[in-house]
Amino acid sequence: MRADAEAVKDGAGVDFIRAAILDDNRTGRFQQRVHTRFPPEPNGYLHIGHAKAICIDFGMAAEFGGLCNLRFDDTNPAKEDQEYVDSILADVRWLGFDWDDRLFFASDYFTQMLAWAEDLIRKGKAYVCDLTPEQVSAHRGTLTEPGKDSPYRNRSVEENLDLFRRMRAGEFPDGSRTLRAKIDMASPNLNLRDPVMYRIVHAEHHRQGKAWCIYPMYDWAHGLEDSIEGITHSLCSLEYENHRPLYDWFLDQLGIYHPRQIEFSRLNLTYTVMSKRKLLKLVQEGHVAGWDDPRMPTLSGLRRRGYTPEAIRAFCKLVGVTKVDSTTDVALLEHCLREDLNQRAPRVMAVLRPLKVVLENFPEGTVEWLEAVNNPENPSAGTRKVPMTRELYIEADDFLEDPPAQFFRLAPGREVRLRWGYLITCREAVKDAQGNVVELRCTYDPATRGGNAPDGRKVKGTLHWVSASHALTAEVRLYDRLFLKEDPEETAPGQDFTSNLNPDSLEVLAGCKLEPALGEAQPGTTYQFERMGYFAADSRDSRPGALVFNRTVPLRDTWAKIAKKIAPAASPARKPAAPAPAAAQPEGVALIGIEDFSRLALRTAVVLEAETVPNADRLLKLQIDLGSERRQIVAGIAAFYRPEEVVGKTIVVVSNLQPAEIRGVTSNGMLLAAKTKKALRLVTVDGDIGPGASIG
RNA sequence: AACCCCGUGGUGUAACGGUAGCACAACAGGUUUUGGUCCUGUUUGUCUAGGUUCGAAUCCUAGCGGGGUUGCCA
Repeated sequence: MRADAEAVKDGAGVDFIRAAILDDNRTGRFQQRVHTRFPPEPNGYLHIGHAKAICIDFGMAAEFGGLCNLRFDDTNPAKEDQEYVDSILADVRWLGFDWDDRLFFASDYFTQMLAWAEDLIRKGKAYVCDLTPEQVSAHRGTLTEPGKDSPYRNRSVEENLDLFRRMRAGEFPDGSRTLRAKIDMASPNLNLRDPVMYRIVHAEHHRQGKAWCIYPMYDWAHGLEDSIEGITHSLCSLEYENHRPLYDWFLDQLGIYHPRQIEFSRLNLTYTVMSKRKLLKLVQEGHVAGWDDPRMPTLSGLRRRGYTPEAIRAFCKLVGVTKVDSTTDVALLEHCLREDLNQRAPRVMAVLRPLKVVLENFPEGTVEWLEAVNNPENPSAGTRKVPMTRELYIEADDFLEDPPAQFFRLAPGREVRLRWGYLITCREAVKDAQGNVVELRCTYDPATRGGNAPDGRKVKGTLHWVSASHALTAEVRLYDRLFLKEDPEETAPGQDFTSNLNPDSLEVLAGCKLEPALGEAQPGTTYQFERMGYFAADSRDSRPGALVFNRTVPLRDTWAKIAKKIAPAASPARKPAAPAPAAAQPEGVALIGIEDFSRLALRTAVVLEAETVPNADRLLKLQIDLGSERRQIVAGIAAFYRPEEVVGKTIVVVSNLQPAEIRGVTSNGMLLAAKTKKALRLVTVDGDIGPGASIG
């Protein structure tokens, strides 16, 4: 902030708001004062978009040595609630901002606003209008045509005063009358066509109770609130730009202290929806578990996910302040998060998908305590001891029976390093009846304690691990982006943004194995599970003995990229595909043995997208959801199905075939269909079977 | 269609009228007991057309494109 202050001095490299403040300070418009405010309506939870506004409102004030108020704009009792007040207070505080004793409520100004309204009536600038909402709307005109004056526009001051007082006294039912400003029904700015100042609402207000039955509208109220508080710069988002003439008009007519409204563009993020309405829909329709679901862009959701306020603030700073309507790549947010967490998160070892390893030459019943560094980025974080025994767990993905050359993890005969431990060599992979690898028999080299070989031999791979007998068992929730599309609003006709929800945005892993130090983990500190990502204990569901961790963000994964390049279907190398059976053609007539058939993995899949393949009029390229992953397959069905016909169908796919190149397009699997000379019909599954089910 | 606002690499942003820079992303290398971090490098940009000027991303005009506005919501 001090560095910014330097930049602010000469006016170069400064955004338009800082430039305006600088200018006002130069001309003495506000006697060099800078006083801003953050004015949320307590009708929903704060999200990352609000974080940008908060950083600007509080940040500008701090930067110029001024103050920032926290003010609830609680002028609509129908939508507002104390629950939201409480959450907003907690979120702003968590983000790291302090309003001292300057917590205000617009509803506390209602009496003063009323006096000003009567002042305007006396000046002949406001009138009571008896038009119904429909009539008001009809009188307003359109974008291209001027509106018509209300028949009540020219009532006398006495009549207006009398009617307005009776409105306030509760003599009239909801919606029967309004107080309107008398401006110009022909203004090209629709906001100036005699806007409503007060409406009648007989509702209980969360703070005022039943004290009021008329409530001020935003445009009337907001400038007054700013004026009362002595705000200098009323910073708000772009959609209020067209309201500024009205903001100014009210203050000018009243002749009271007049702050300056300045608008900036709000934050948009890829793969995210940001409006309260849409977030509410996600909650109400059960697409997420609540406002603080870790997939939500709410501050409470991000907090529960393991985001730090520092990361969010750094992000807001990077995003900057402009009037350009833009969408920021969510990758930038994740970058800021990783940058922060890399410096601060304690490292621990946790095995998410455990594979048992038995060190055959390690003495039974012995525990060795090895020294592990807590944070290589921060030596002052110190070290800890981790227990090592004969039986361990490693990550299932860290073993491949028949690995590609670039894979430098464990495989039969290969040697790797256990992080902070010994070099081990795999002797044998033990399989179950289905051929799944269930256990590794390995040996360790007792001369390599700490991870280095005395003979200087190089070992490329280092694996994280956990002692089987010391491991804590936990549930881990793997979160991914909530939407499949960068722009969730980009939908097929008739669909809404919920059609773009990512079905794999949450994967729950049970039976994860953690190193014992994690038993103490408290929500609020985010750990790095080495080689896996950043994780935080869940504030709602985690407790000692029943630990639950949320993945905050994965580590960057170069291996996943390589794996994808060498074998798209094999990545991220979770379940190695079995060799492709020769008799995999569905229409084949050759008899095969039951053993061969059992090697075909048939699974259900939902078609997410379908498109034609250029220069191949019989082929369709399909993106399918296999439950655990998404894949691309190519099928020769274009003569029988149009792309849009197959989207959404639950089909059956042979999922363990080797990838094939068909007309230059990679196909990772084959779908099942019944075919005659003239017709072809997809094999589909109906009812409540989701994607990923295996056909037994 | 009327009014208002906005157009700089894929994305977010800089550049008193004077060398179009930074970050993210992508890609390629190097270091590494986390395929993390870190380091190096590469690719990609001033919406268009006129005008003013020695010189325009910047000033002017027009066009084109995008967003906002027809709540008794904020």
